[in-house]
Amino acid sequence: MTIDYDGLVTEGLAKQIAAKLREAIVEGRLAREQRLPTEDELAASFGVSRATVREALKRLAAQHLVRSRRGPTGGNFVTRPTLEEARAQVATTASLLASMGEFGLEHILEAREALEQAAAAWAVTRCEATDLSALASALDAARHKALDDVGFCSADVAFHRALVAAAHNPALDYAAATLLESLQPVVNLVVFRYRERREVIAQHERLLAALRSHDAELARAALTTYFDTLRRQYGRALAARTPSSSGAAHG
Amino acid sequence: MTIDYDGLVTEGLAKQIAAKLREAIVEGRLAREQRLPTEDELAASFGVSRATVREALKRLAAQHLVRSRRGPTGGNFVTRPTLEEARAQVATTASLLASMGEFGLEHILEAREALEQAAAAWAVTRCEATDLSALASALDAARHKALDDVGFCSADVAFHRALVAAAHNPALDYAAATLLESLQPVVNLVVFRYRERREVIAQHERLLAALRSHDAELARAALTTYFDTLRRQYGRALAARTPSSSGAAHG
DNA sequence: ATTCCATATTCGTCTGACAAACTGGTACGG
DNA sequence: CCGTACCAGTTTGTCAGACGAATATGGAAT
Repeated sequence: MTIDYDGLVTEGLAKQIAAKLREAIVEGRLAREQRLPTEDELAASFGVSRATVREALKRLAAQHLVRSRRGPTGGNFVTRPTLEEARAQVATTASLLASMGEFGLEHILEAREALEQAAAAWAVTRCEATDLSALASALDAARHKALDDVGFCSADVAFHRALVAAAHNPALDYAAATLLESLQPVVNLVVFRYRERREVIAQHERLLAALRSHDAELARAALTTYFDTLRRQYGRALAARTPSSSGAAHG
Repeated sequence: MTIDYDGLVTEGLAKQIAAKLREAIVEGRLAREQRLPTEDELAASFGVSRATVREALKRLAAQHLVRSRRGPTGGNFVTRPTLEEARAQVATTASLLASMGEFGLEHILEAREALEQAAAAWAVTRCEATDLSALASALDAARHKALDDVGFCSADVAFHRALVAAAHNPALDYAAATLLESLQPVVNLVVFRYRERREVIAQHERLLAALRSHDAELARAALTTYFDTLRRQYGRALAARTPSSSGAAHG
């Protein structure tokens, strides 16, 4: 008889139970809004205590896979993350990865440019009045002279989020969240001078005008110029931080 | 004196504590690998029981923000999600959203095309031998005749993951994970006929050859043809499912 | 010097209990 | 008859204490 060296389990009970439930949920064996057995029943079924099954449920709750309510009609219900919740989760994770140095600035800019050029191309034909006004108000926010660098950059991010939203493609929007939110942590080391702010705002204005007049080529050109400016800006900031060494970072 | 109608807290204690700790972690006030106080000490500090503080910690553990170890030198340690863990999390969330119908097939394809065209353009100049062999082996996997539709499609996804990886841009790779994994749930309703398989494989071969010879234009053309094929394929599958109605879905 | 064991520390799990939230029915008053 | 207030029951949320399991440390025996 052969021996199954892998059969032994070293993970905690709660983690295993969480994995089992998660699998059942993501595979669709548990329908949405379906009510799970009570915690006591689950505990009995799995042969563990209620505390353990609770820990498993809380792990799932952290990922928006279950939701609990008290009372007679309460219990633990299978749920799904909202688009907003998913975005928020992805965004914080992305910003953590960025702050760890997993993403380089040039990588983020490259990926953003590809995504936003596509978004702009679709937005030219699909954008609606609400999208345009969202873009306009983000642009207004960036115009305030008294803004500090973080404020200016977050206004910039808001504009580009609105741009991606104007493409009316939820999948693209979701993917872009990973990139746009990555910027927040690395922005701390960047200082926008007056000239660059003017340039950024000018290109945003061009882009907005292009969307208004459905001019795809103009939109593309504005974005290209914008990213060139950004690249110069970040390149200079990076050079200022590492005056002698070149090619640091990325641990 | 005015009354602060909003000051009252309706959230559970554990959730609040989890939020506090999460905020401290993502803002960097708690350094990486730093050890938190023991659960008993945390419970005393927050003025709650150990079970409550444990629930908060487990919520964070589910997001890979803390990790716990037993023993004298053990405790709860601040950590960060690995690139792999983050990818996995994003991927399952994306596939959930896709299975909920939040993303339409045409949206996914649009976004994928934008991202992969960019990835291919960079891969032409950056890809290395290991990338090429990864692409080749994914292609080989797709060639097996006996593959069922799910198997064929997952080989397809593997090829495109390898393509994005060949661009050597982690940020792009992360963003693409949201799109590529979104396909798995919707693939169940698609049947690839022999002819389409041949076409997909042919375009993959063209793309691989383009990367080998650093031919950007050929790579672009191959991807374009590939996506055209896919769009036709999915369009037909969708039409077969809803013979009479048009423009259903999205609940 | 190396091996082994006792021990201390910390998380993992168990048990039992009560509080809080919520539902539904019921008794009372109109 | 109808509406309101209250009460009972169900389920999760929190608490308290205890023990088991894992793990590093230091000392004892070889």
